[in-house]
Amino acid sequence: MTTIRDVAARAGVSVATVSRVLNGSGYVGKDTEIRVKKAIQELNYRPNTVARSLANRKTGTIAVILPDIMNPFFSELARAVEDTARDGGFTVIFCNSDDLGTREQHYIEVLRQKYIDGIIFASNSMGEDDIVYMNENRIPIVVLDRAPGKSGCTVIRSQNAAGAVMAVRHLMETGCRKIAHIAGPGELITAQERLRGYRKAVKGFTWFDESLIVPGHFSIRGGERAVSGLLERHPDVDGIFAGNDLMAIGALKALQRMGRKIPRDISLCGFDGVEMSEWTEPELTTIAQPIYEMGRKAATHLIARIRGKAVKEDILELDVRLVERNSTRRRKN
Amino acid sequence: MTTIRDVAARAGVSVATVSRVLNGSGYVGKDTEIRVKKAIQELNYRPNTVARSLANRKTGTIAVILPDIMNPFFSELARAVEDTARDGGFTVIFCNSDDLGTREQHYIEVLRQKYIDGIIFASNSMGEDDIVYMNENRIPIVVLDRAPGKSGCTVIRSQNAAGAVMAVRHLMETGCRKIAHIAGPGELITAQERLRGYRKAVKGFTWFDESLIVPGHFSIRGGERAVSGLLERHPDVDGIFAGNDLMAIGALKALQRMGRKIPRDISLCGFDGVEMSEWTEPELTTIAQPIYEMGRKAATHLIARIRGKAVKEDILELDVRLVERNSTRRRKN
DNA sequence: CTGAAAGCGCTAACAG
DNA sequence: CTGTTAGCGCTTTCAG
Repeated sequence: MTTIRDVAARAGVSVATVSRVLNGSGYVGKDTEIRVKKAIQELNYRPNTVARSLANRKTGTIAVILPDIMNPFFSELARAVEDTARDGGFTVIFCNSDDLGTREQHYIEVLRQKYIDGIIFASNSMGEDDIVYMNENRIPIVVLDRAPGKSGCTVIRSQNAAGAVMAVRHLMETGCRKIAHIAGPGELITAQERLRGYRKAVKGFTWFDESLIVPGHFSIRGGERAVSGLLERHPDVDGIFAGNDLMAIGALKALQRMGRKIPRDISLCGFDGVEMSEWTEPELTTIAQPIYEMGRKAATHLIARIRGKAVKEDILELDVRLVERNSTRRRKN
Repeated sequence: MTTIRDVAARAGVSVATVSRVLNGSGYVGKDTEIRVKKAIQELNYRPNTVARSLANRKTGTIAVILPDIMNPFFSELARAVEDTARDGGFTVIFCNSDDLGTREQHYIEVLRQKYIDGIIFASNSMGEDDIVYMNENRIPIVVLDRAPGKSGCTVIRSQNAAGAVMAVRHLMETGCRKIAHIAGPGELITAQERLRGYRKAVKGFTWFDESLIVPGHFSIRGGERAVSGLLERHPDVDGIFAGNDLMAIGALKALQRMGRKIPRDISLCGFDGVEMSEWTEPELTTIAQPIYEMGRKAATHLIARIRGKAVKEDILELDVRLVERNSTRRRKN
């Protein structure tokens, strides 16, 4: 392994000078710079990142902690983060928390010891105290889907409640008379907000009943199961707003198996806009979050923070949009 | 930040001793060990991994280079790798190559500079020369889906050709008379092998024709597009073997949109066994690779190599199995 | 069984 | 503009 010393020797300068041309820091004579670069070339020298990290406490590595990389929402997010990080010269570590608090704690500790430059938290098991801990240790973080508040770190979120309202409105505008909601886990803020939006949108309608809200755990199976009980209690439901696309896909599947035509008999609207929502037949109408954009923004902000740039906005709330596809009826003009 | 020196001072010993108890290496008196451990406790000391890495050239980090984390096959693989790595005390970096040679080269270089302990290549753009390069640099690697050969590194693969034969046989046994194949990219060895299996299975049948083989690029869209041209040329096709599940899902979607009933009019069989293949309606019959198992094995072997354990088998060929679901007809008993 | 000291490879004052 | 040198925090001979 060739080191900075070898280069220095070959170029007939000191290691400091080599370091300077390597980092473009300080003054270096034009000609010496050329000599050094030549030596680097000839020796095919590559600086050792670890040594560098030890010396300046920067590793060029960020981490993203998410519940499960297999969840299409998070794999898309992860992809965005990695793309952005790569552009910025960073490398990314991914951690599957399964929303387990203990696991998350473990990761945080390991990452800290590794001098990780920053962390993106897309996991829900993270508490306010974790944020405090990160702050104390001076390690920049960006969190997703937290409530707006005095968190002391960048928060990226999207308009969950407003999106839910859009979903219900759209179902009504396309002819639905009785709309149910398959809800996500009560602990998750995104699920809470979407439920809140649903409630707001259906408030005052005589057909509304609490039992139109059924849990679906943000999973395919959950969505599948939710449907049967729902239709038993409310055979006349003609619209379903699922709290995320996975549950919508599960519901779609269950409904199709029951012989219901979508959207003729029942309309279905999801939430998230994962790529997979285009893969069903019919394709899923959904409230799309700009997932890739969220990942990109998360990474961009984190990197800015790492570079010490003061970041003005602390809470980014991104717009969602209705993507009309074929699991809901056409709007009557 | 508290360092090993602080601990040493507090315990009234030298840093060497602290290092010894930290690593369980060398002899340490029972009582001094206790004193040191107590000091570590009290100071809540955590060794700095970077310093450690610089000193012993081990980072406790592995990387997995894959085409795209958003592809469900690879996200499942990545999940398996991370789970296994975590159990072994490793952390994992993921890299999306998009099968771009240049990008892969870039990663390899970056990772080498970071003293990464080992790499899992699940990307197809990697050549024999990359393997040689890694060997020269003494960095252990495990590759997926390479041809068996003198690669000088662990190879994990599955029985692609045999699986393809199983698929075609199954279609025939369940009543199909004319079976088409949607093939993956010609450059990919997995695609080649599956095509080879298909050819072997249909050889000799009078209905077979080269034009029953259509390209689908291993993607949803590709599968979708493949179908229309295929049915135009061969309206009597009643069975399709898709080279992977994504293409099968695309085909399923296209067929459904064309009003064909699956499996009544046409039977469909995929390959891979990604979780997503259960999410369609009807669920997809497929030749399942043990994806998670492949990831787990890849990580296990890599870690063994990193730890210097001599690994006997160099090529692991895993079994595939037919998962009969509802996109093909029931076998007549 | 324990300590001193020499690195690991690079950065960053501080002189010159 | 360039060189010297002291770390970054830990591991590992080599003595004792």
